[in-house]
Amino acid sequence: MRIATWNINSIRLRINQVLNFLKSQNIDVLCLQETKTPNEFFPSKELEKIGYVHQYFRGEKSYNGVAIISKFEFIDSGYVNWCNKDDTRHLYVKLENYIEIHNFYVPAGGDEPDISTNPKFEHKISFINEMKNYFSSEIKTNKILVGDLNIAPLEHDVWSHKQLLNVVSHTPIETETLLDIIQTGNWIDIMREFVPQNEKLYSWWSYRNRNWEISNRGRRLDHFWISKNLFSLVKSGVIYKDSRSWEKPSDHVPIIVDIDI
DNA sequence: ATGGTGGAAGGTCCA
Repeated sequence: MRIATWNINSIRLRINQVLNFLKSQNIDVLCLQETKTPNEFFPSKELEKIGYVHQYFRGEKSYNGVAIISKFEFIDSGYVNWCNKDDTRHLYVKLENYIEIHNFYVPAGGDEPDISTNPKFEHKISFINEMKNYFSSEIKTNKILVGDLNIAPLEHDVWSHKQLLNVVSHTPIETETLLDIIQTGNWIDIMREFVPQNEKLYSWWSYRNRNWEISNRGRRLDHFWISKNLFSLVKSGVIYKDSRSWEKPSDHVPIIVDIDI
């Protein structure tokens, strides 16, 4: 089974990129973030036409929005309203093989890394603390967690550890909490099993840098985790950097993982 | 220190 995650930054604008990606990479299950559309405008039919007849999505006008589209059936699905908000930042589905996939869009957190002055940062920290509590009390097997977590936890998940230590996405309060979630939830951070921790690895390059590829000031904000008991079945994990060079790209690129399930 | 760009909107917020 080939599963991918991608912050698409508007599914309506980039539906053709999604269709091409699904077909050319032969994806079975795709988790999307920042679809940026209410459910009534989600391009359901186009995806159905090319075989992705199982879809679960939840969106809102302009902001957020998550979706899971699949060639395989779901036997269960749902979501949690994190921080008691009705924003569309999370979905989960259970596949017929009883593997549960969680798809997250964690709040970006605004500019100031200070919970007492910046409500967006406070929201982000509360959100990841709730994630930690949730997954430490849940059963810690047969799960997958993917998405745009908006945190680059390791030194070489950013282009300059020193220069980004006080920049939202790489501050110690964020990176330590994220590593804590991995620890307490019994997760394996798949991409770091395939690319050693001392090598630079990114999934996002800002739109604000025209020479994104040459300057290469990226961050690894997107993640693919799997329960420890399933890790031996994982065959490959790839960050699909090609899509960042496409015309009108998302600022995030997909992660593709092959699992023998 | 600042601003750089892009998306959904059709002004301004958010990333």
